[in-house]
Amino acid sequence: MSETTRALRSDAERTVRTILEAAERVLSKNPAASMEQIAEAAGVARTTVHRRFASREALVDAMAAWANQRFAEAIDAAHPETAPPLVALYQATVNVLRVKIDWGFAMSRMLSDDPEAARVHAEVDARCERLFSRAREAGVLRADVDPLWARRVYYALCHEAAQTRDGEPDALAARLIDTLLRGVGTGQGLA
Amino acid sequence: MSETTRALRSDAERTVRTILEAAERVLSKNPAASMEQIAEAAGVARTTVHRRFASREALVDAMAAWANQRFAEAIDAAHPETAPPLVALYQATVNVLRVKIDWGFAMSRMLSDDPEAARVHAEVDARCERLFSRAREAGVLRADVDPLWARRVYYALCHEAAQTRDGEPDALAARLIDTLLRGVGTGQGLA
DNA sequence: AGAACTTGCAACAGTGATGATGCAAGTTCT
DNA sequence: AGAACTTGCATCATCACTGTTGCAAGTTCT
Repeated sequence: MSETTRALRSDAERTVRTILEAAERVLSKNPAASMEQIAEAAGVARTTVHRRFASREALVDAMAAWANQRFAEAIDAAHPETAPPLVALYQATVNVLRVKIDWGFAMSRMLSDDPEAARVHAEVDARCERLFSRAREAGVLRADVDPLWARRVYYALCHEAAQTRDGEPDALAARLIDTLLRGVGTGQGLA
Repeated sequence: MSETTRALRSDAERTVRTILEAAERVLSKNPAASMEQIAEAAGVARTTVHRRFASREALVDAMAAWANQRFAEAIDAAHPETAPPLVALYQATVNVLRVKIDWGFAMSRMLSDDPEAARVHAEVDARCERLFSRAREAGVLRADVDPLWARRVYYALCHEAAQTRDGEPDALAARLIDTLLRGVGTGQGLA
């Protein structure tokens, strides 16, 4: 669609990508890292970063926009509105985990007070709500669990699985959904 | 034991407490907040903060020490080594949630690279491991779930429940453990 | 009341990050 | 080869935050 999905053309665009990826690496380890550290990780001079991004805020915004784009694509590809609930849930989880592993910092910023980020997050949450609602009607999800809490649990598990670096996204997603649906207990519950 | 558990005596000690609590409030909303903002929230001059805490690092260390103290007390009070696994798990969850709601920032810092904080966290994790192991032997936890993953899920749920501000810790803990053990699915699982 | 202590205020120096600019050298495209 | 563009380097101004100190005013305790 836009320039972000087009094949890279000039050195300038390649440099932008390099900086974005370096910024993600550095900021995910230390959110307070300086522009100097980001530039160093990208293998460019600090002035180059400032030429491409007017300010630190502009850089972080660009990271969030890039990550949001891939995030939306990951969800779309799972056809959450039409595919069988469990299939869509699994596919969306795999896709999102792939993005979240590479763009954890940029995506975590979606929870901040940025208006645009909040809008995107609200939209994704609404789609997740519809998917969970369909799953409940299909008898996959318990009806006695607060829908909001169920989603929050799902998000928390996604976050946790993305931190875990061992294993393929497929295996991580399978374990995640198994835990989400069955928990870690034997079934007798709290009595 | 030490001066932290003793009744407050002078204005100075009261001021220290006020600053610690204000710092928790401010830093939990914005980890990069300045000393000025913390002082303002505490209702004191910035110089007073610097008189009580030699540096910003010293302040954060004091917050972590205070939170760790209450954290350890919360776990001890649940008798995780001797009480029946489910009882201990529930009681520890309630106690920890109370602390985590009030000292979320200070406790989240335990995951940083501070050596002392890492030591405390490792010790707590070890006690949790023993408790989960007992729960498994008692038939409460599934034997086919990776123990480390089970603990990570539990930590993630605790974190999530602590964010949720609605409801008493008792109810939050009950829902948390129900989800941990049974999940949010109806039981048929993935296949 | 007097001593000891604590606080607020104002002022200061030091430090590190941010952002801008001019210039020389290198690259890519025509 | 020449034009357009991009980069690295050195430099500069600015700014916010940190941490310190002296002094006056207020308090708590005896």
